[in-house]
Formats: sequence, structure tokens, C-alpha cells
Amino acid sequence: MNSETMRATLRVTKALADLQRVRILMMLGPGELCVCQIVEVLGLAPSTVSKHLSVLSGAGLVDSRKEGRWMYYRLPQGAYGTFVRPALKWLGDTLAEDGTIMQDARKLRSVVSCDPERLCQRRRDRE
Amino acid sequence: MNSETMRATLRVTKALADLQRVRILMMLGPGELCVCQIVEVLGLAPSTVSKHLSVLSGAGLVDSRKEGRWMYYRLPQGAYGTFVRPALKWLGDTLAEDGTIMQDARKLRSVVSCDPERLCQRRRDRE
DNA sequence: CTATGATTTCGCTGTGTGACGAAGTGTAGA
DNA sequence: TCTACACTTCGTCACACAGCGAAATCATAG
Repeated sequence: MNSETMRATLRVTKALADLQRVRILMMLGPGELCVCQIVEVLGLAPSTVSKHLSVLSGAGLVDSRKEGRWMYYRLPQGAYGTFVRPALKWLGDTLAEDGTIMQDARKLRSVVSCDPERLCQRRRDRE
Repeated sequence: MNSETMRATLRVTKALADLQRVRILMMLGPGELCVCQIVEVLGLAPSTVSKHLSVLSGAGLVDSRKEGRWMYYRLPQGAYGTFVRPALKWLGDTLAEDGTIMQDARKLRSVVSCDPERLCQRRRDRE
């Protein structure tokens, strides 16, 4: 029986049922980001963000790409993307004007203005 | 600041992040149902189903109507309906072929064939 | 008014999950 | 090879939540 559909769907809805993961998805709208950039905007521990990203990945809501020591995440592009795209579009339309999301977007602009190398450097220095 | 949007959105995604609630929403596609009919299909305790319905209601994913001793629930029709309709449509499109959903639909057809009065009677007799 | 009955609310228990820090993994550079 | 470090995995804690039965609510029937 075709109950894999239900499991896949619930993986998506469960993944969307968390504030931080929604913030991540909205951040990824303009383009890919590496983990340290997301960490910087959310203000959470790297391990926590990593877990969130693995949940999103398991639901097919993000693709990932490794480049050197950095891991880049972006919204899904391929066949699976067409499956979850309506859900992502609904989220985007709904939250376009949201305060938290707009604030994240503003912070993100200042974060992506310097490359990941320098960003992670800064974070280390703060500790 | 407009962070009520985010809260409303998360109420929706959290409401959708549960198997039983998704089953309920899919059952309501053809039309309104009373609680006892939903209980019959899901096979859960009435108190549990009632709680699920209150979560869906709080998220604006169902409207309710009282008629005598019976409480009828249906998909939202009004202004709020247009807000959540895309999400419900995505769910419907995605799960149309799902095994659990089709089985629920089949069981539902036999359940709605007799009125709530007789249905609740039957349930009492079984105990 | 009283009893019956559909639904909800309440209290409880077990399971699931988000948060963190510590430890592990794998890659770039010395 | 050895170190530094971005990221992930693991272990743990606190809290949220689905499930049930018992009790409360509210409306009809007698």
C-alpha cells in the first residue's frame, strides 16, 4: 500500500512546524547559505542548527552541497522540489510581511556581506 | 510588529504535523461531519478526537456548527479560509492517492450512510 | 425536573523533541 | 603527519503533546 506518501507528507509538515526551521527556509529564499551564516542569524548553537538542517533535509525541504570545510544548504531544485514547492510557496507568501522574517532578512544582508571565512573567525573571537 | 502572522502560521503547520489531524482534514473534503462520525473512522477515544478538533479549530483549519447535541465540523469557508486554503489544497493534492486516506474515505462512506443518531447508538452497544 | 447522551475539559502517563555542551568526523593548511 | 576548525553526532535535560478514562457541560427527551 502507498502509505509512504503519508510518511513523506508528515515529514514535511513536522519539519515546517518549528519556528527556527521556518526561519531557515525563509532565509534560503534568495540563495544558498552555509551553516555558520545561519547560526549567526538565528543565534543558536551550531549543533542545534545542524540538527534542524538535517530534519529539513530529511523532509526534502533543502538540498546540501559540500565545499571544503563548509556545508551549503539551499531550497530544493530537482524533482522532489516540485513536490514541496507549493508548500514552500505558501510559506513564503504568508510570511513575506512577518516581523521576525524581515528582521532575519536584514541581519542576513549584513552577514552575507563578508565571506564565511571571516564570519566564523568573528564568532570564534566572541568566545 | 507583525509577529502575529508567524504565530498564526505556526499554529497551522503544527496542526498539520499530526497523522490523525491530517486524516480528519481529508475526511472533511466532501462535506461536514459530526464528531461521532470522525471517532468511528479514526478509532480513537472521543476525548482525543475532540482535542484534535480544537487544535484544528484554533488554527482556523475547520469551522464548527452546533445542531442539537451534535457538533458538526467542516473546512473553513470564509475570509480565513482563503488564508489556509492553499495549504489544504496542497495536502489534498499530495495525499489523494494515499492508502490510509483512501481507506478512511471508504470507511467514511459506510459511516455516513446511516445518520449520527443510529451511529452513536451502535457505538454504545459495542461497549 | 430528571435522565440520557454527545461533546468537551481535566488529570495523568508515556513518548517525542528542542536546546545545549562534549565528543567525533573529515577537510584544509602548516 | 599534525593542527585547526566547520560541521555533525551523541548524551542529557526540560518541556510539549498525543493518548486515555473520569468528570463536567450542555441540550434534548421523558
